[in-house]
Amino acid sequence: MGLAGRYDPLSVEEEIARWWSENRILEKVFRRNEGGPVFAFLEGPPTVNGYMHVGHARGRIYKDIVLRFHGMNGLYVWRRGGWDCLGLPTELETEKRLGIRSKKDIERIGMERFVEEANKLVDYYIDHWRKASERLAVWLDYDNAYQTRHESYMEHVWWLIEQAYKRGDLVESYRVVPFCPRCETPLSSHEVAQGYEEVEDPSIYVKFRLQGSSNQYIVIWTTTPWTLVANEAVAVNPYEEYVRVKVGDEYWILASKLVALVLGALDVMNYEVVERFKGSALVGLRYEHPLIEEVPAHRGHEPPTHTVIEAEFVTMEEGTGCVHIAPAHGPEDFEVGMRIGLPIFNPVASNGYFTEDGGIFAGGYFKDVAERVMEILREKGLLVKRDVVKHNYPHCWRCGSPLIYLSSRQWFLSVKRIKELMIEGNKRVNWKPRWAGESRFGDWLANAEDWCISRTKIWGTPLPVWRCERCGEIKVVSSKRQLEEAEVKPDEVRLFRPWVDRVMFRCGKCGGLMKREPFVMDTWLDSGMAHTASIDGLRNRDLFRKLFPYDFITEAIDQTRGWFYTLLFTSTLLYGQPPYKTVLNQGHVLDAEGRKMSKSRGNVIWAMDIMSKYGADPLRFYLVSKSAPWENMNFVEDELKQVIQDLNILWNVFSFALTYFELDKYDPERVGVESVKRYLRMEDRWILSKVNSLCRQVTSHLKSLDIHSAARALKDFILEDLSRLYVRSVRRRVWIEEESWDKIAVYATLYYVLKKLILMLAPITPYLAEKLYQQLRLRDDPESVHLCDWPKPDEEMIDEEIEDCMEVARITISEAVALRQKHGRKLRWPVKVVMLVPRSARAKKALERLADFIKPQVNTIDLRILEVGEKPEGIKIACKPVYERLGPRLGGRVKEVAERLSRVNGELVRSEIESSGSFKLILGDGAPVELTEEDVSFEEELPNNLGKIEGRFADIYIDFSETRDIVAQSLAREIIRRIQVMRKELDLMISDYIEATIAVEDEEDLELLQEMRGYIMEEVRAKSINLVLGKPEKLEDYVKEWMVEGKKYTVAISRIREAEGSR
RNA sequence: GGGCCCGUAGCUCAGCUUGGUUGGAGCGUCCGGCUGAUAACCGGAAGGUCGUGGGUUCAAAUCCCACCGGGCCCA
Repeated sequence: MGLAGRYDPLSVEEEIARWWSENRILEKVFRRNEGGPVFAFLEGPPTVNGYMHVGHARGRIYKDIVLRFHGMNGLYVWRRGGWDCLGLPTELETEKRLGIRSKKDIERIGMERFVEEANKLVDYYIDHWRKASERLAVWLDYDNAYQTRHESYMEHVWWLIEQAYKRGDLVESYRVVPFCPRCETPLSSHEVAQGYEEVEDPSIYVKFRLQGSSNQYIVIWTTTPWTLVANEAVAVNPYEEYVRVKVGDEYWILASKLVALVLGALDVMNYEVVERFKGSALVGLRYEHPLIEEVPAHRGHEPPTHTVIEAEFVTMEEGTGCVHIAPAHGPEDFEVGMRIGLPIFNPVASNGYFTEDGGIFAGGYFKDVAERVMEILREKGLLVKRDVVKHNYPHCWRCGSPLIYLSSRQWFLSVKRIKELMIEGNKRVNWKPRWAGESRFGDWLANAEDWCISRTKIWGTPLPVWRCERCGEIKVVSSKRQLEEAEVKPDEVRLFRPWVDRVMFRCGKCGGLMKREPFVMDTWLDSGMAHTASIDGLRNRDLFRKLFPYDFITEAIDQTRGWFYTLLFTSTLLYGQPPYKTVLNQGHVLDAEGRKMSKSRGNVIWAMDIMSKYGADPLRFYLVSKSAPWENMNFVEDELKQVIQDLNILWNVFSFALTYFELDKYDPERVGVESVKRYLRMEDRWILSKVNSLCRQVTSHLKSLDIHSAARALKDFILEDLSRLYVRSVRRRVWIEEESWDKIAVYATLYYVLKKLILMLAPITPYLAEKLYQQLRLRDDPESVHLCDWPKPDEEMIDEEIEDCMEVARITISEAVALRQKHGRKLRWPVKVVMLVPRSARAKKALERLADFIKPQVNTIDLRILEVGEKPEGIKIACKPVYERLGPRLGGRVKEVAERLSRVNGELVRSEIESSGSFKLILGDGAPVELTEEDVSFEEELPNNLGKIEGRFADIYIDFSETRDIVAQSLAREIIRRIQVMRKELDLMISDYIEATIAVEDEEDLELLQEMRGYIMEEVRAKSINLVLGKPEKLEDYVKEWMVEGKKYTVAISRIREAEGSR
């Protein structure tokens, strides 16, 4: 290894990845602390469909950081990977690949072939995810990763169903559920929730004619005209006021509160309210179904169909207050229909096409039927108004089709028994951030409903329910073995469809044949069983007892309703308690403009693309430092360049340290920071204190999952403290050639700081940390940084007072430098004296303690720290009258006062006023004038050579007078600087010696430089310097002309062959 | 429509828990400086209705209320 050139993440990562694999580091890390106390992590399995984008990467990085941290802290980390393999997404992509459009196509191709293809697809994506995860250095155990498609895993889901059945939590029922007509399957509420989109739909007002009347109507409103085919009633709110209004020759009934709004929308200008009554008065009114001729089935529907009924859910917020009820097409409609005894008339199949029941609409797709319905109503004169409305409507989260609500027979997991248990259990979970668990998740649990788990699909865990064809007896199966014992079974028994469908049992009750219910299950049940299934928990009871409940899980915030919920649900059902102790919620990664990343928008940023461009470490550091884990963040690719720059500074610091360690053969084994304690300067003690404070902070941030704070603290330390202040200030100390304890103190300090720092970086930037660690590794150190223990803060080294003092010094230095600049004095030119007037005793103490540190940094020959409130010599306090006050009082004589004051020492006036309350003057005309504090103002008068700036901790005065000595030193430094540049241009080694000739234009410069010759020689490692006036005769190899302050200097240098006396 | 979160410089973010000197940093722009870890670094300039409007208070970016905009979740 070695540290050459600039930080190049790609080559570092390649080298380190190879080294890890050659030395089997992962295995060693995985087996660390085995047998000791456990940190149990449960992997939320990525859906292996599609590639890893930077949002996925973010989540995986958090997992990795937390696990590495606990591993370094002595825990045995349970870090099994996992893949979510089943479900709709894969099923859909498989269909696409096989060119399947309908169920018939599947029959043609054969379900076996379908499953084979789905498996191949899953293999392909798992391969991608594993590679991307490894490249990211997310160290989960992928060799043993669980897969929801493994039969041993699926058996756990079956076991759950069996348990639910035994406890009465498995319910079969007719319900109105949302269907995706494209996927031909019902969706669960959490699937529905993911698919709300704002769309435009028809918004129609329809009048239903009351029976036995020719001009009396009740007006309803709907956005789904096709559901009118299944209309069975109109609901009103019994407690609200309704009106009968006269519109032309007709009488319409609608809600009182909505009259103006509705009739306005209907462009009805003239109407008259002729009657008002409570909604309850309408109940029982019969109306004529508007499609009675087109849908003959309605003729057979007996009362209470086609009547006005009451329902409290009717609101006065939209529509007409008279709500069209189609029990088969709305959950609320269904409930009210069941209560009142309406038929659940459903003329629509799960693919969205109307059945024979639909009369003339039979065979039509629901969307087309909507159009025809509106057309027919218009012809009949019943369509009052057709408009368009923008609203949120649920769509299939996968294929994007608008959902339709249909009544059908489904299987549910009842929430009734476990709801309270879940709510109670949730209170014991540590949610990060807190609101995610308390408010969000808490609200969700409070409103939890029965979970529809059946799906009419193929690529899922089959519902393990068999039903007797003859007597209806139910049998729930929970293992493969039971299948193998079945009376009827295929040659090959597999848990998947279609094999499982061929398994049949003999009914124990009646001897009939039991066939499987043809459903598969909601894929959320699969991952929701991970707490047990991921470790094959039914067979590994000890392991289960050790891990459950898990210490830590983390996923994106949308899983509040997804995995976080399904885990809690199944765990509470089975074990009566939550399966996790701490949940970290992640925000989403949005694109640079803050928009959601989606394939359709084409703005998805793939993790692999970023890693191969910028490297995994920069991506890791970027993602975790930019924002708090639970906050959304915009991914801006350019910002990665900055991260690389920041990490490059760390690289530079190492490269600096290592260069000098090597030059001086510094041996950290022999000389540690303990043995140079006596030689530590203030800045050494400061950085030692700082790195330990940092350690304290980073440790606590990582413990509390404030990962962003940890990363930012590390970054600030590297940039602000280590690079900008410490390294910059110790450079001169390490240039000293001879052995000195002062220099060794720097090395020992640097070694200590870098080592500690790099351990803290290990979880965040694992590649870079490893690379740098190898440069510092001692003989007895662990072979990898990832096998090291997490550093503990050395409390004895933490000295908050020094940290405070340095803060004072740091700010004062930068203020002084600013003052120099204001006066146009380059930092390279020394100034005569810098005077600091502290604002407080504390500041004074700080400045005094750090005087030796401050002095070279402000480049002054003399540094003086004065008393608080003291004025530097030569500064006069001028006293002036306050004209606004004295003018009115003294009139023209104020001029004389001003003149007199200008001649006295202002300091005298001030002390006089302070002691006696006023300063008295006798004017020329003998009139006494008494001046109080408000009558005068004081001003400092600085001599020309002085500059001043009012600083935060001290006022700073700089004497800019140029002495001959200063000019000489300045000139020398200008020349030195030029020679250094030339050395560098010649690519000389730091240890190389040179000889030089310097030609100057005038005699004075020659003299000055002659005086500084020794100093220059030392600084540029010259064995000889030849100073000449005018044109030199002979020149060395490399010649350059320089302009300094308007004068020309010719400098020539050459390397002396044998670099003698290496350091 | 409801719940939760967010809104601070052109961009990305601190600061808000516990109200109190002139509200900070990085990036970008311009000017100057420094430099044997230097594609680094330092200083200065420009750039802020702290989303808007109220309220509490001697004092509000910070606490309270309403509204606006964005995100997530629910309907």
